[in-house]
Amino acid sequence: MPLIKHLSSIITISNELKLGLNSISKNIKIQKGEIIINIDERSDSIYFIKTGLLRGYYFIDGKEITNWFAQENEFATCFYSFISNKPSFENIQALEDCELQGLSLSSLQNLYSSFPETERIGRMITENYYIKLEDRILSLQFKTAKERYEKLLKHKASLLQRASLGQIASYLGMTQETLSRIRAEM
Amino acid sequence: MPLIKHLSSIITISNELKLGLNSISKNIKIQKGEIIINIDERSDSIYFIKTGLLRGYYFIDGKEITNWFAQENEFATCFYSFISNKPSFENIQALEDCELQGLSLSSLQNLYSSFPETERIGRMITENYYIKLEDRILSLQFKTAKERYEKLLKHKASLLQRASLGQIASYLGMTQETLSRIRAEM
DNA sequence: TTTATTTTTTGATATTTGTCAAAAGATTTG
DNA sequence: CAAATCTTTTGACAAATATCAAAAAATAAA
Repeated sequence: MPLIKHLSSIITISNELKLGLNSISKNIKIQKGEIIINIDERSDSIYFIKTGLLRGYYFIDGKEITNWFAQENEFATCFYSFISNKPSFENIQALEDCELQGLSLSSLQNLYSSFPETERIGRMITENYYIKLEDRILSLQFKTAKERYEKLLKHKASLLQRASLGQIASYLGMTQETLSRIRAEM
Repeated sequence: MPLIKHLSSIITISNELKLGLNSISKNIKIQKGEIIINIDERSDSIYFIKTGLLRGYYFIDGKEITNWFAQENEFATCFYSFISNKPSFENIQALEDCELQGLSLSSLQNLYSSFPETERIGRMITENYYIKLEDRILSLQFKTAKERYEKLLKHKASLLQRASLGQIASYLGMTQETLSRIRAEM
């Protein structure tokens, strides 16, 4: 199972825990364009992406702002909602047909009790989210629009083929026009 | 012990764990201006603040940028370094005389093995850091300089007495001149 | 308290990025 | 394949904030 393979690359997973994860994870297929979590719903599952691409986005002054992209072997959820148990502030939408493994919060909490080692996995996933966010803050605060684009180009170039310009621009914290101009002059 | 009191308000702490925490935590007193973690050192302890105020800051183009402030009943560390075990990218400095309780990473890891419930505490602290950061990103990206200042005024007004204008301005992601002008016109 | 040092304010100007409108180019659909 | 729709580009202009320099105010030191 891709999820177990992925977790095993981070931390040792006992056979019992593998069985436990297997029994609680649900296979989900969704189509391009589908929204799996809506704003104001509770995001009570976390999805491991086997194939495909998802994004989280919200609205500011009526404009869509893409908050993140998540692709193969990454987790997707409104993480804020998931950990705080408050309503989601973002929609989660498939940008391509996707195959996911879904883990519900309640089933995970059962795992926590049966396998305390799972707490560690939760902690490490959270840490991972944190590190990415810290990095993002530094970019937003101290890099110019062009530098932010160049960084994406370097580290996630494939996104440029998989998402629209507008989605990428808002993710990078700039308008579509600005991103278009940056591309033009490179 | 303030640390245990604080943790107890978040999660149930067993008596054994209290004893464990007591035995690993070290009381530390530092003076205003002292730096307890330097850039490029590993941040291998986390400090719970009993009294006083600390800040984390780094340099961009030779200018100090304050990344965070932490006061009574909060934790302070270069969290990124602490969880990734990479060198710190920031200095941590006391802005006032402080009394801290320090917990070293290695002693915490021992606690993790003896008391699996500690993993949960670690996860919750990380989640807490995450939520604050998420909030900060939204502010930086979508609020004007004035709105960011007003938010600070509302939620952390006391900081304005305890830190300098330049420190606060860089924390809010603006120059000192801009912050000064914002204050002037209010 | 007078001087020296640090912090904050003010002014003039520059830079970056946003906004609004329209054209050009792609893509989807009947 | 033609019309309709959506996405990207281009242009003119505006707004927010930064930069640099200097004055004023506050604080610390002699």
